[in-house]
Amino acid sequence: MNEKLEILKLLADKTRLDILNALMKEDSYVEKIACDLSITPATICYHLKKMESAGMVKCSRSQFYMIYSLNKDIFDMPLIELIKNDTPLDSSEDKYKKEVISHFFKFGKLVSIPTQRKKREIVLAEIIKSFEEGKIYSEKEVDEIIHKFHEDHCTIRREMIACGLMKRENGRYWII
Amino acid sequence: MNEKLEILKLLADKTRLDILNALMKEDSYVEKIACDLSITPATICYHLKKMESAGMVKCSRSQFYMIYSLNKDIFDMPLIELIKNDTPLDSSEDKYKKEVISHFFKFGKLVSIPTQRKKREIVLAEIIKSFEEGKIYSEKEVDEIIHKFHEDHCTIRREMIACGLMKRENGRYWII
DNA sequence: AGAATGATTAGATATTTATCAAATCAATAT
DNA sequence: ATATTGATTTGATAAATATCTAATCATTCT
Repeated sequence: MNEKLEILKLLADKTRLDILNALMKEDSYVEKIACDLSITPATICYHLKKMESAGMVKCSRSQFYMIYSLNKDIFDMPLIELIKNDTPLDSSEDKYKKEVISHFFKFGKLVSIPTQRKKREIVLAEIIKSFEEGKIYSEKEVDEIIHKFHEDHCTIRREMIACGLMKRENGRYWII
Repeated sequence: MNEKLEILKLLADKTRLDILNALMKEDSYVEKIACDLSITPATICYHLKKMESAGMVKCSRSQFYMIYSLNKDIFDMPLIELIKNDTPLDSSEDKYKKEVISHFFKFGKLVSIPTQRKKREIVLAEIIKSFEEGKIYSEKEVDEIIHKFHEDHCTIRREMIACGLMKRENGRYWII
């Protein structure tokens, strides 16, 4: 398991917090902590062993006792550090776009024009890839290209201009 | 429930950490996060609502969407702050002593001399309360007092000196 | 060596809770 | 008005785990 997540899981328990607070006051040992908290030594041991293997506490023997103590370094860490994901999953934005595109395009055709602005923009951006950068188109040419995707080329052409993907002047069109 | 513990519990889950990391990049909404993480919107909503009621995230409506965002204050807190117990249970040390004393003393008599050093010291400290501060005792007087607690006054007297609770010079004894 | 005692492990149990599908709510666009 | 769609709630289920008792281990004192 993720190391940070492991620590957070171990911190999410009342008993373990009580144990850590006891150790903040002074180093201690299983039976004493058990007695203080009115909990079985077996349970205390169970928690301490878990926290030890996560590097949160350490222990050493002294006479009869296993003396446990805090590993302070870990607790000085700012909370945000424990939360931050070291290996972020790749580009959530792209993943979302792919979902939308695969939903609205079937066999290269646009099955419907999304009502929602966000999704509509994604779909329009996909269609506009069929236009060349810098080239000037007549309205008829624009409609022919759009028509490959969807019957209602008028609506789509208008939308493209509305959301700023395409410019128009005197019946001449170009993409931006 | 304790407020801090509640936050720690909420942080101890992979999915919620993923959600928080998504929100660290940018504000987002249920469906998008669900899509990014390949998890049901119902589940994302469930987590967000929990975190919202703990004050970790906040949300507001925008068009179709409920836009969720981080409540940054909470995450700037140092980890140790979340762990520290604001209402410490009263004097674990005393509680432990009481346990030991009630175990070894029955009806005012010492039933046995503890083998373990720590417990022995507690018991001896209890017996020494019967001596007056600053007063000088003969060996016979010392033994008489100790004898009220236990037959083996010799051992106990010796132990008291060994662990520094009592001093002896030329057959004269006094406590410290 | 053997007795005493604190620590740990093993096995069993009960509680918590993350997740999903389906139903319902709420806001918006046509 | 009504259809659409994102958000939330509900009910059910499966997985994780804190806790206890009893048994075993390891160390120390006599």
